[in-house]
Amino acid sequence: MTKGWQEFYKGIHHKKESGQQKMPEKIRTRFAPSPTGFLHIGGARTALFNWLYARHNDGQFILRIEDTDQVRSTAESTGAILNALLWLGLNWDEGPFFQTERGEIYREAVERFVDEGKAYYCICTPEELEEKRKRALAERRKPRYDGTCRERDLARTAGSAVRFRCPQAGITIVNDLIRGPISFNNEELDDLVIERCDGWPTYNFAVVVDDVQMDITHVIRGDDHLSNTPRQILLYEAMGAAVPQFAHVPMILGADKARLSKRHGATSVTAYREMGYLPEALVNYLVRLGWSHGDQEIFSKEELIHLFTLEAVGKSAAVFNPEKLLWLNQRYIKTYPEERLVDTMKPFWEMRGLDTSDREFTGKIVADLRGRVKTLTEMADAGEFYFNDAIVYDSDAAEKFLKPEFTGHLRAVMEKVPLLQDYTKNGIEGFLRELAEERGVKLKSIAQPLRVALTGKTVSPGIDEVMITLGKERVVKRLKRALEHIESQNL
RNA sequence: GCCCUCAUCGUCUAGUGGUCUAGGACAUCAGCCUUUCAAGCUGGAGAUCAGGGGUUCGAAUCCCCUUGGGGGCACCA
Repeated sequence: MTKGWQEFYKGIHHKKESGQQKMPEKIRTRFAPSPTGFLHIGGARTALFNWLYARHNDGQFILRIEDTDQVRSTAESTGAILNALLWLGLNWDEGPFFQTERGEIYREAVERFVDEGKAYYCICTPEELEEKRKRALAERRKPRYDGTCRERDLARTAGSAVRFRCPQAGITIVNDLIRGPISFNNEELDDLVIERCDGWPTYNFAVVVDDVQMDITHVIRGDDHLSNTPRQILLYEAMGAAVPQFAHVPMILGADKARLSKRHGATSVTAYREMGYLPEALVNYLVRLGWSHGDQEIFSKEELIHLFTLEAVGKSAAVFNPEKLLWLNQRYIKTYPEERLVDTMKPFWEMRGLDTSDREFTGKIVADLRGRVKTLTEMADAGEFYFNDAIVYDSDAAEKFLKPEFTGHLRAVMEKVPLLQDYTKNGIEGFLRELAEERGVKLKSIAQPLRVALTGKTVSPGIDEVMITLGKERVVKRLKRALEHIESQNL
């Protein structure tokens, strides 16, 4: 793990509103991703719920990176995940903590378990285990460790692992905040490995050790972890630690009701960012997947913090619906603070090699377009024509509207624009209407050729808005060029 | 196979025994508006509340079964 990342992100903390004293039972939640890829939509929602729950209760949100899988964990993933969280506005109060930096803590915990007889060394090889597992499945039994080494009282050796001595009878009840009490038969559980032969702890053990040590009071996570919970509870109890509250949120599915994955399309937060989604829109969409507040659809972050409770989280899995997200994004683009929207747009145009240094100009462009696009990339595409007077005409559009029959209209506009006194939306519209009347044609026959001349396309913001944003000079220049184009096509 | 879990319009959901001939939103359809495209506005269609049994004067709401979906069953997290 690269130190640079860790140091950088450790500085980012949630600012305390005031210095009020907190009682020890202060609520503490955490998000604990494993850095084996980008931040997934489902992970983002889990993080969001944890964050909201902490903020709602004036508690703390802790970030922990579960990177004990040395093979699959990468520093790039860690960076991508942290950036995605920050982009969504999910700031953390403590961390990020890296499990690979906490090896000592787990080793001590394991040692204590062994000393107290709560765990034992196991020398079964992965191959043997795999074979037994297959056999069990073939014989239609639930695969579980058969306890070969349980009573052998082995000592630590080169390839040995450590297993938890799991109670073999009785029941364990998970009191889930979303689903209510769920009971598991301890017979279903087996002696899980808590320390691998490489010396690192396994997931189930590390989470428990960490959650205890970090004073996590509420574990909010995907319900794919539900069946891990009883064995974790057993570990808490073996440690003599308080068991936290659990809340298992339902999964997010694809359109075919299968677990959401790449084949359903974009599933990473970063991908949505790149596709031109606003973080507020994504947050709003994600929170409504499983959580609701009456009929309300649009929520500001402040409202969410105020309204969010676990009681209002549903139990059933939700299908990810990109179209509704798109609708929300459109709404947010429409209502976003102007300055922020202009800032957010900048990189999208710069990526296309366009010059965004004239902020007043880009501001006008954004104002023209924000009401008619669903994403920022769409806005970038739709606004590209503003930046270069040497526009490329869409071939169908030019064929239809850059024809000699419109030359007169275009020339008239070109000649009169510099003389216009009232160069405003109303003024321009009035001018065009008058001109249409004068020339005995419908407004449309002037507006469309004009649109193509100025934008290169038949689809654009209102022609009056385009003219204002472009300014008289550019308008004249583009009209001149269009007229030349018509001429050159009809020699 | 075993264990756990979920089940209201295509989708997200409201609904916690009577106010439900089930509400909202996205998508969809039609109309209006109109200088293009959107947006906006108005209206429509769309769920016998998975199916079957109970409990109750009364059930989308409570119980049971069935079916279907999802998750888990690693020295991955």
